[in-house]
Amino acid sequence: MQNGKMNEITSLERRPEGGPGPIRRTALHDTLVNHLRDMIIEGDLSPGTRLHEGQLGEQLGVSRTPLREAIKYLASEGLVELVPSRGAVVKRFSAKDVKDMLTVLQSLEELAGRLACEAASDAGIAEVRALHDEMVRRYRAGDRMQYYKLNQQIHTAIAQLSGNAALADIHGVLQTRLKRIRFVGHEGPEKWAAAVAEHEEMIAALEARDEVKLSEVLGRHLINAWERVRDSV
Amino acid sequence: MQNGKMNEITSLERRPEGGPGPIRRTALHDTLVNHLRDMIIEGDLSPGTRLHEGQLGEQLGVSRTPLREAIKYLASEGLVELVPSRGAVVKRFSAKDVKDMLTVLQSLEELAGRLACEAASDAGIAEVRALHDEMVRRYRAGDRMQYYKLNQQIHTAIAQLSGNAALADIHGVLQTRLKRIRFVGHEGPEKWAAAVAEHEEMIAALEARDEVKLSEVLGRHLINAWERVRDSV
DNA sequence: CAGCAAAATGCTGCATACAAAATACAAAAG
DNA sequence: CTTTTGTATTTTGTATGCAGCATTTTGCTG
Repeated sequence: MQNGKMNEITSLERRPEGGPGPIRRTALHDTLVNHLRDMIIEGDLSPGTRLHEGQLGEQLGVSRTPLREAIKYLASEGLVELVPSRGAVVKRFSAKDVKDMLTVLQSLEELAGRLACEAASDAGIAEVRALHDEMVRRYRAGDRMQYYKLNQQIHTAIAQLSGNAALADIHGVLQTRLKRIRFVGHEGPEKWAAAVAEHEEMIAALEARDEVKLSEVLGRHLINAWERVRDSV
Repeated sequence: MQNGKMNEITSLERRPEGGPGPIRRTALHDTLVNHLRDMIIEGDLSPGTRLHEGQLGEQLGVSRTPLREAIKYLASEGLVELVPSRGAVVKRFSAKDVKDMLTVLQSLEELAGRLACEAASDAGIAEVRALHDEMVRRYRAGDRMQYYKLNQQIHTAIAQLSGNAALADIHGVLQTRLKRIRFVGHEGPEKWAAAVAEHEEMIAALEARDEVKLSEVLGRHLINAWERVRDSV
């Protein structure tokens, strides 16, 4: 989502009952939450920015009521901060905050790695491998954006392979909080190459169901992640 | 909060500008969130219960708008589930969910223990010790409720001693989700005694700043916690 | 011209009002 | 007697309106 004149009402239509299946698709609340989340992650709403209900609602073509509900949701998620009588502002993370989050994320991924080696299905592992291969292709093509997205997807997928829903959930929250940071953190070629190499190790360990190795690599990967983004923060 | 005729509007008054300090105290949103959370934890709203906006709002003396905002907040926190076009229901956790949450909590507390041994101030440790002593007194007095609350406070305090805000935050969320379970889980005298003994070990390790030991005890404590509540789930 | 007081503006917070969807019920058809 | 369909009621979802607080601007005084 580029800034300047941002997308209009059309971008927020209630999902018009996609393909097959009678299942109710996304409600406005969800749509709004996702939309705002993206705006924050992609920098349309930078840290410290006040979420002006009237203005924002008008831009998105929604009244203040559902917008406020979405904002409260995001506040609980930790992306925005509620200031009594003064609305909500996009939360600003200090360098220490980021380091702390990465520390927790590291611990969670180490756990996820151990569990995944036991619990994951072969099919599940194959899917991660597919994501990885695609990511490497994007890396070779120099497509940072797609690389970034696949990178996130892989970590999310591993958390899910653990079979531990609570773990996957918390991991997701934390990863979301860090997305904005990682999104802007554009490391140089050599660091990028190192990250890809670590990913290669990860996948190999996962396929070998070597939980010690996988846990170790995931941990190392996140320690290095801090090195990669520390200047950007 | 006992069930039956529950407390009326009076219980939800906006905090009447407590003592000194010009700082704006709790807004209605926070009050509502806390109130609803307590109602869920203490069983006033049992799992599967639909949160009827009209009725609930009337009981609490609040209109639907802020109530809905609070519900959305709790949904993000994982205590209630939003069903499109059908409102919100109190989330029901399966035995596996609880076990999974405890697994993650264990990992987080082990991390918190390690960090706390390095980062905690002597004063902070002393506070935890005070909480512990008080808890033991309540235990000896057979006061389950106060014991339970102090128990929670101690774990929260240790997470905070880590100096890692993200860790303390996530730990808090997870602990809250588990509160309801632990609240109903009334173990027998022998298990209770074992739990107290483990706490004694914890405090000792913390005071000695023995991170290996503390981490180990915290981990063991939570594995045992699962044994203590597994039948209640 | 600087400093401060007071009004005016703008925004949030909460309540109410309206619209759409779901559920419950009843009647009719098989 | 069961099932289905149409209608009424209830409940959620969204919009609007109003009051209170915060901030800013304006006007007065030194």
